Amino acid sequence: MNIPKIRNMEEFASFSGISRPTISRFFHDPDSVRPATREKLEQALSQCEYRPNIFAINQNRKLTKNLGIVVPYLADPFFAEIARRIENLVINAGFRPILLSSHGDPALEVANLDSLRSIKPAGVLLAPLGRTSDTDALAKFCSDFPTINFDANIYGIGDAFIGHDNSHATKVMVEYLTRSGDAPVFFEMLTPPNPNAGKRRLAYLDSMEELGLEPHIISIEGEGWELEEIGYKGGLNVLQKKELSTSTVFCSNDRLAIGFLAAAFEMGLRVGIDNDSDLRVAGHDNHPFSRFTCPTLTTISHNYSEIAKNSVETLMSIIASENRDLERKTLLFGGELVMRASA
Amino acid sequence: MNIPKIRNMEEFASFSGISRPTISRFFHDPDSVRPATREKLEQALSQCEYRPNIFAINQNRKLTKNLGIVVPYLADPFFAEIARRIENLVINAGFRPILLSSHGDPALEVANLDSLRSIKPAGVLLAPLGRTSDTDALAKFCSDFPTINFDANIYGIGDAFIGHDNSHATKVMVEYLTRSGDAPVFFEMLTPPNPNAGKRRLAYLDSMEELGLEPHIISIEGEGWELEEIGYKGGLNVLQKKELSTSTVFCSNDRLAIGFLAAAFEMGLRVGIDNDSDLRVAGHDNHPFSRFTCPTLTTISHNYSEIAKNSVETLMSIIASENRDLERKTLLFGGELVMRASA
DNA sequence: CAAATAATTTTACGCGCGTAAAGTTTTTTA
DNA sequence: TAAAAAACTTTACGCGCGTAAAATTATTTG
Repeated sequence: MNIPKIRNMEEFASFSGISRPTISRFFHDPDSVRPATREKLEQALSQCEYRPNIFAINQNRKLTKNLGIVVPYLADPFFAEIARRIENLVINAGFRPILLSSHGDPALEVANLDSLRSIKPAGVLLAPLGRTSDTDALAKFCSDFPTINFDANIYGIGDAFIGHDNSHATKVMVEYLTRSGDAPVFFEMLTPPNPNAGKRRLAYLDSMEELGLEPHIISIEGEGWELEEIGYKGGLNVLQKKELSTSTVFCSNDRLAIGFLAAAFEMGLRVGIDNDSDLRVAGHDNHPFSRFTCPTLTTISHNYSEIAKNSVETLMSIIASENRDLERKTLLFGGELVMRASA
Repeated sequence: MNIPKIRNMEEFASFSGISRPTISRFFHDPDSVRPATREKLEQALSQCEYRPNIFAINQNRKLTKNLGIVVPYLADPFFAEIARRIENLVINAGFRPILLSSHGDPALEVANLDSLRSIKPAGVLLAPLGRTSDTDALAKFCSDFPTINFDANIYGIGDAFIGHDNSHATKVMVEYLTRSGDAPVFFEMLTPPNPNAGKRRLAYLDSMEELGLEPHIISIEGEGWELEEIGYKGGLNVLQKKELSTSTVFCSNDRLAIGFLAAAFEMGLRVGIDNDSDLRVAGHDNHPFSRFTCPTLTTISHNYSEIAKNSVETLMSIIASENRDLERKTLLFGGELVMRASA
């Protein structure tokens, strides 16, 4: 091996025969140099291992290529999945994603934003904790950096909100369940960590009213992000006390539904859409594991790909235009009914 | 609001009345300045919002406070969970964790290491993909930075390996299953992405031999990290063809087991430890969701907390001692049998 | 309280690259 | 082919902080 050790841009300049400022431009945007020059540089690059020092690059530049992604709880496969998609899009757009999880902790959420602040991100994609978030701290951050609010809408936070149309999706599920059997009871947390739950609750009430049916909401106790556990305990309680007014349960999200299924199973109840079942259970989110529950979970999927795509694209256009004075726009994507065995 | 805008360390020096080099030392280690000076600076800090620029800090320093964490697949709750624990420990140790997921892709794994290279990490905690990893690229990285190899052991990679004692854990489970019912058939992937699978296979063979029993291994097809799907399809196949020689199945990991449970459920088979069940199914890992399967999954837990703690502590001691010439040590932690309803 | 020691200030240079300005060369246009 | 435009080179300074050395000041020790 005879590859030359190149320590900085200066050395790469003499190695490649191109001047340093031109090389600087090249790394910033390969199309900004003459094709012949570009080819020379790419040739030189393939013969050594030089890369510009990332700290030096960013230090003296107003806008970096760093892009922050903050999610409330990465151990939730739902967020892991959407983060994965966003990361890929961000990389393809030529930016460097920095993924941070708040682990359900409002203080860590603020700390994460502080941490991002220090790397001067060109923009940030923020899925906030929601109810427990320090709204003032978030707002302050958003006023300093282009920020897209996704997943959980906190009004006024960020330059745009991109998310799932909870109302529409809930309505679709209520209609499906009503059409195919008993009208659903709505199973939710009394104090959900995520504000989407509130929208789903309201949409359930609306949908039932439209159909001329009596709504029935069961709000269970529990705090935090251990949703399966909460759904399980709440489910056991509800089933033992026979609080269900019908044989159909529409859970506010898939993780609660997974817990509820476990409770029903433990009680010896058969869950399913077929005639000899005791109970139908549906969820909301199309959680990555909902295909493997017993029985498989009927649910409504987010439009993951469109949400990820539009979040990134919107942020990119704000960054490119350098105009942050536009009105905060809201983009909602409809979900899709995923019919499986549980309802 | 009358808080002064402080743009750099120079300005903070005149604001606080302390010289810049002393301030630099203070931020590097608050205990390295006189208590009176420290108090002055902390007082000044509370009156403005100054923070040293992170790029400038790191550019001209050999060792940063950055610490890389690389996991093979963050959408797997198992890795999300262990990453979460490690992140917390790293933060408490005064370092800045940078968590990267390889998303199951060997090229991305190398790219992640390259990415870390550019931020000059003080050290790295690496859970490699395993079989598909570009071992040469990993080895090269490890020779440049203090690295702890965890989860999947790739011999020679990193300054130490810290992980789960697969052999012991497998043996415990085999003995338990044999003691409480039929001897287990071992259900695994033919080409598992993670090298722990190989150890578990061998340990199963050993354990069965020790007990004087005939081993039976079923190796199913499938590539990649969609383990539930692979376990489900493989499980369906096995059950339809009635390939099981006994009524007890020991899956190589919980995610395969979750898929297997789904297959059994679909086939109308009762899984459980009680007498009127058709089948017993056990897993390995104590996956966060294994408590909520139907039935709940009997499995063996990793010692998550000890593995996380020792990984971080070992790395810290290597960073502190600046001595990387020690022999690569291996630390294994025993698992714990978690008895639930499935076996 | 003088001497020894520790901490701080002053001064100065370096890190690797961004970037602006002026001059030179190459390419495009008419 | 000359003129205009585009791309490049040279030169030079700046970013914010690390860090070394020498001089000064404060604290501890006997």
